[in-house]
Amino acid sequence: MKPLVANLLNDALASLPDLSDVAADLAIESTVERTRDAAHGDFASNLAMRLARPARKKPRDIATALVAALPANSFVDDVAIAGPGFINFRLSPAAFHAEVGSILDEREAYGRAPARSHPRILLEFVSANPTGPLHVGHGRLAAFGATLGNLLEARGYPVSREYYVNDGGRQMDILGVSVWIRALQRDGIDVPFPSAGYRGEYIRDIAATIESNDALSAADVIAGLPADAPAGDKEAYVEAIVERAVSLLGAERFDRIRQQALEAIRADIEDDLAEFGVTFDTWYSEQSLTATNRIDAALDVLRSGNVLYERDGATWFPATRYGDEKDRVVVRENGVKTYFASDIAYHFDKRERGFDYLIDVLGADHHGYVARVRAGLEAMGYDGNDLEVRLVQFVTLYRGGEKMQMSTRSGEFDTLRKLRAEVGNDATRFFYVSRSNDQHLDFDLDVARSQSSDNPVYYIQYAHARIASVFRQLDEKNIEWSADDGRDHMNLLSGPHEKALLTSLSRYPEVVELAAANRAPQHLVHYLRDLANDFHSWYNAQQFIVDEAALRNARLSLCEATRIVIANGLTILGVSAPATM
RNA sequence: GCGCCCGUAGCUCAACCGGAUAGAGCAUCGGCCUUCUAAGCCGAGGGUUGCAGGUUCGAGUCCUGCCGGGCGCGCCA
Repeated sequence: MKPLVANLLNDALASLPDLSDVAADLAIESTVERTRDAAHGDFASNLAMRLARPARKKPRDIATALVAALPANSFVDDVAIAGPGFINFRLSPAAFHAEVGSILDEREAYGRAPARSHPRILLEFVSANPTGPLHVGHGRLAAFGATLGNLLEARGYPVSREYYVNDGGRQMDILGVSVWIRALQRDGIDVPFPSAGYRGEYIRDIAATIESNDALSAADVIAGLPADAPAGDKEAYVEAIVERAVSLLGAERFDRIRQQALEAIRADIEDDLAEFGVTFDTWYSEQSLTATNRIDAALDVLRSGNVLYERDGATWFPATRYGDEKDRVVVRENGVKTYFASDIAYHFDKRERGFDYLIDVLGADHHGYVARVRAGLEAMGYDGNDLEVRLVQFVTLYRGGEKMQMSTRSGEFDTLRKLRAEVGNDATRFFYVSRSNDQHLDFDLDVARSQSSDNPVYYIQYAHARIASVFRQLDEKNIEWSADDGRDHMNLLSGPHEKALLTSLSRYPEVVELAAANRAPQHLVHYLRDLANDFHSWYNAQQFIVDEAALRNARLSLCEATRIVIANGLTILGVSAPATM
């Protein structure tokens, strides 16, 4: 509907040369917005005010000229100039009825933009380290990323979803050691568990699957294992303990344990997310970057461009040249490549695979890393602006009014799986995206559980279920309904509740566009809440299944259109649209 | 110390490149089930948008400075 109004203004502007000159760079549609107050009509444009300064004219004079130049049309009932120079449009009932017709015709496709071939978007999200189950913070990344992907697809963009599996580096050794020690303990060998190890119960579960012929005598093991890390030198400690494991087991056997643990955890994460309705096109392994020499290849590209430099025995990337705070090491003095090196290679590879636009959804603690990855892409010859990073703020979990600590290492954390089991997938998905991503999220488990029936998601689902129930009633009473007849009699939908609902329905495409453009799923959440409210009010005020066929068909058409829009919106949010509660 | 995010009703949060009288839910109080699902509807109270300036037709929104909270500043991943 919004484009209708924008087109009118465009036509008017085109007939006024002195104004159209100064408006050349202005997207007219961006001046048009829904009004909050019905007294201002349905749409308002601030175009006259926006042109006032560059045109050196008074806003109201410009507005008057624009209104006089508006072409004749059938879908605007009234145009008025108000306040400092707003142009207010009141649309005709026919315009809203036509929108319902579109909903009934397009059904699942309603609100979706035509598919386009570019830019090809790579959306990376979650990418939690495969050292343990996902916790509630990861759940927010998953819900936000998945919904963002759905929104972008609804806008027609080709989106590929990717999970970067951080399966390289020292943390994999720590994981392997943790599992190994637990396997020894399982076999009755009394060895102390290293303080740097992962303590979660899931480690014991994985250890239970490790071959017991890997067990060694207690004396051998204990002889090589310090009970705790020397202060301030965790890395050396971990290294010592890994060396001990390798020397006792052999590199191959230790590697097998490590990979087995990794795959068990990764598969668990994949299952967890799939149950949550979050799936990926690719699971991209950091190990594969090394295996295919992509890190070295990326570094070679940088070397051949004379970007890197040597200092203190290490190889550095001059990130400050690209706006970062300090230069970053890519190859350490000991020859080991840093995490940053693989990140450069990884993001370079995203572009090399043909993606034009990269979106990373990251936890807020990663914000320091944005500038350097962007710098890496620029050094590789790509535009840094083609990398967009959305930071998602932390989730604080409360239980019994107390803040819960989350730490993978200590094992004292709450998992996404547990949260889903307590709150339900629908409510969890919904709650996660109902707040802006850069807003901290307090997740009170007691409230989520005890008041689950008051959760807004049920309010919306209930509206959908009520409509489904109306049509079931129709079946039971053997009453026919005709959508075509309903469309012919939409002028009967003139009550205040019906008008409000018609207006809300027509907003849906604009809301999807807005939510996608702003990467703000909460717009859709709030919209659906409002839409459900409009429906419930109408439901309480009027009967739909009435004797008069024309009126009944018109109302049922509006019901069906409402059901379609609610279902489409919930689908984008990854929430089910049930026929019964 | 430097950088990023945040500060809106008792609580949790909205507010679309700056737009008209800052909106919801929860909680509190009062009404509505012989009628398509009461997980619903209708109504009431509740605000100096952390503070102080600035920019302009117009500021919760942009700029500056304070105050408060979170996160990050490694040859870790």
